[in-house]
Amino acid sequence: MPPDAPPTCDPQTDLTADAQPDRFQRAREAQAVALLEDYVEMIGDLIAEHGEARVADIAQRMGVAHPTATKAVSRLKREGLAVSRPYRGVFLTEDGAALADRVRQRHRVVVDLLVAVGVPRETAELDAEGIEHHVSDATLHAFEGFLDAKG
Amino acid sequence: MPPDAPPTCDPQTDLTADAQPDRFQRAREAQAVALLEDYVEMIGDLIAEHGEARVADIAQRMGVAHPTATKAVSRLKREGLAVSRPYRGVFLTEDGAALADRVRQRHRVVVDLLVAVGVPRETAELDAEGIEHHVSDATLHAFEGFLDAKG
DNA sequence: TTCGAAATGTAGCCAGGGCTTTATTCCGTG
DNA sequence: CACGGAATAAAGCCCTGGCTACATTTCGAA
Repeated sequence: MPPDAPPTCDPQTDLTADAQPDRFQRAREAQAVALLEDYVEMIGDLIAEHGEARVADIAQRMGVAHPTATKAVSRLKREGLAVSRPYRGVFLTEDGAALADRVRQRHRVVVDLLVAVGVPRETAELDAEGIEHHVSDATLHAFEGFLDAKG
Repeated sequence: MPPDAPPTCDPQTDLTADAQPDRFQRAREAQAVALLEDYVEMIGDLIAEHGEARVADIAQRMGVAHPTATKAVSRLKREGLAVSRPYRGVFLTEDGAALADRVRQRHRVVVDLLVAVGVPRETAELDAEGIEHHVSDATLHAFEGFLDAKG
């Protein structure tokens, strides 16, 4: 087939095709921060429950081995989201705590929306874990509007 | 703080804490297949448009360098989703084509649902790219039910 | 007070998914 | 029909995020 003008090329197809690289790059970036968000939220939870976040607890809740959690904490420290001293618990910086709050709230909205459109609560919790990281501010706002209008 | 019974531990908190590792592992697995799904869908699109999928086209649409696309195709071949001969175009196996169809349909449903709850179409397209991979069959079914009920 | 178990940290490995650079192969054109 | 540019492949690098194995520190209990 020639490389120039194939038969099945309508304008709309071309438009979406052109826009695709950006979409995928955006999705890739979102997934890069997703793990950081999860760790920050979880550390926030642990601090709220236990007063501090131990690496062992983080690892256990994330379902990973201890060194993996340690590495993640290192990244958080590098990003200025957490602080810790050797053989001591992990704590969030102001930025980290703010991020944790935002993530937690977004998670709640996503779950509520899924439930509102008929997803069983348990399934909603499961899927939200992956979905939430790809919900933009605009979409989150729309979700809140829909939930307000509905109830 | 002692490691046993901290003050802020109510039963519900403990339940969600126990369930968390599974949730995160599930989300990690979903993200592992996400890229494969994207590539398969895109190859399906290219075949529909041009009769074949060239590595250069795949790379351009995914927004990656050519070798990255080649590697991805290798993975698809290893997974039995695609076939190709050296210096020739890439084609989907039966499994690959079926997966592409499922992915495409799921993408459409997710976009429609986002629009239905008030997300602007353009934003919906952007966010759906990341969201769709974390939408389980149960959630997808609920989405379809909601869309049917709505109109 | 000492000692051993548990927690933390470190090192090194693997696979995935990006990248650039360099070698091949293909194919249209002169 | 030979050649040169474009497409593909191959090789090698980086970072992330898992893992295991091993070293170190802490801390409660004997």
